[in-house]
Amino acid sequence: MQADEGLRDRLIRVGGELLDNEGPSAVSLREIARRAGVSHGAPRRYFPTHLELLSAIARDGFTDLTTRANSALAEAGGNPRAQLATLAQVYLDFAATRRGRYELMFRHDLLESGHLGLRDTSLPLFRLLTDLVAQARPAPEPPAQVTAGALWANLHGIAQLWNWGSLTLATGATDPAALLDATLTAHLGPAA
Amino acid sequence: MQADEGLRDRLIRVGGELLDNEGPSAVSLREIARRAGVSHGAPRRYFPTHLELLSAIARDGFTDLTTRANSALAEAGGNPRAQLATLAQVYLDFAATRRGRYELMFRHDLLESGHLGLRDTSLPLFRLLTDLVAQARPAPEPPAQVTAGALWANLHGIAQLWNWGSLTLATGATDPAALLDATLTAHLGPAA
DNA sequence: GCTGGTAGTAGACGGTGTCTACTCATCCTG
DNA sequence: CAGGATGAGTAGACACCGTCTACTACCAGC
Repeated sequence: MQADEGLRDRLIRVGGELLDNEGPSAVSLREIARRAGVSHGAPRRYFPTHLELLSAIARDGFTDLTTRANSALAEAGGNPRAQLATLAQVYLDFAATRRGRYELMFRHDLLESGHLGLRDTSLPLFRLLTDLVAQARPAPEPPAQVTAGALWANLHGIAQLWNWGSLTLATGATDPAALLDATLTAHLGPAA
Repeated sequence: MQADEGLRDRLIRVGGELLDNEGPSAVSLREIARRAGVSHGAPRRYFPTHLELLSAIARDGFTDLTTRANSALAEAGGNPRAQLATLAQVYLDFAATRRGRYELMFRHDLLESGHLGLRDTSLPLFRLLTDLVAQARPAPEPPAQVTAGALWANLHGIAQLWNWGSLTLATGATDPAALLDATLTAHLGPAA
């Protein structure tokens, strides 16, 4: 526990750890407060509502994912198409290894909470994707934003359905690599 | 209220209506029981747990979606590629017009509840998709199951992110038609 | 006519999110 | 230096939730 960390930040951190370790059903307002060592009424000073605290934890996840993506891209290098493969892999890894966090990040009921909405926090990541698609896409036919949107949706769907378990059962695969490959090829053409 | 409808079916029906009309936060066990006109302990005779009742409601959604898909396909006709477009449209319409239901259908925490799992109930729909893809796919390169899985994931992602609101904001579009078009073309080649 | 099981009731229990009244320390002002 | 205002956190109440258990009608079969 960092020394001079305001309660606000501590609640976000403790809540995030709780979420990652014990899943979405564990992040009740009272349990977070308990783990943070304060009374159950204390969070209310910083987050008027349980959903606002959850929303802050979800936003934390988006900034973390964006950071991971940026550093992976900086480390891996390669042409735009290869970078998109890297970005996609980071995305799927995040969804698979931090399921609870990922789940929370896309919950509908906390979309508008907090001074910066959840959507807005996800925009830098989408912009990164769009920029790469603009450089990598094979044909000028669909605008880059459309291809990027479709590609993001595809990644998101793979992450979601994979965690859900249906794709394993239906395709018999043990990891989503084939799906990812087919998806990248479909939207961007074959790898160089 | 149908005359001779067992409480079990009535709970599923009333719960489904409640879900469609007032959203996922309204389908508490006690509220469903109240609307069904029974005490809050009554559902327990048929559903040992709240999650099992929710799971049954979700399964009801899957069978309804499958029915819609089948009848739309029978009505529309066309070649396999056109039928896939129809199927995709039905899927996105369902997700957009019955958001709460759709959301519930893919909740992780009620995956294994009930004598028939949620996944299993979704299989006929996926099989339908796979069959159509097997007939329509342009190249033999990725197996039909992989293409079908990637396509389903893409549809699911569009539905999810569209409801989430991020795609609207990022692409500026007012409906997901362009995304759907790009997706179908990417995975299946241009329409005939 | 009694008996046994079935369907549903009613109340308790612990947990949850929210609200409100309160304490207590700290800081600013006179 | 005294005193009041403000901010941070406490503690208890409230209604609601899911689950569990004891109880009561009711109805079929012997």
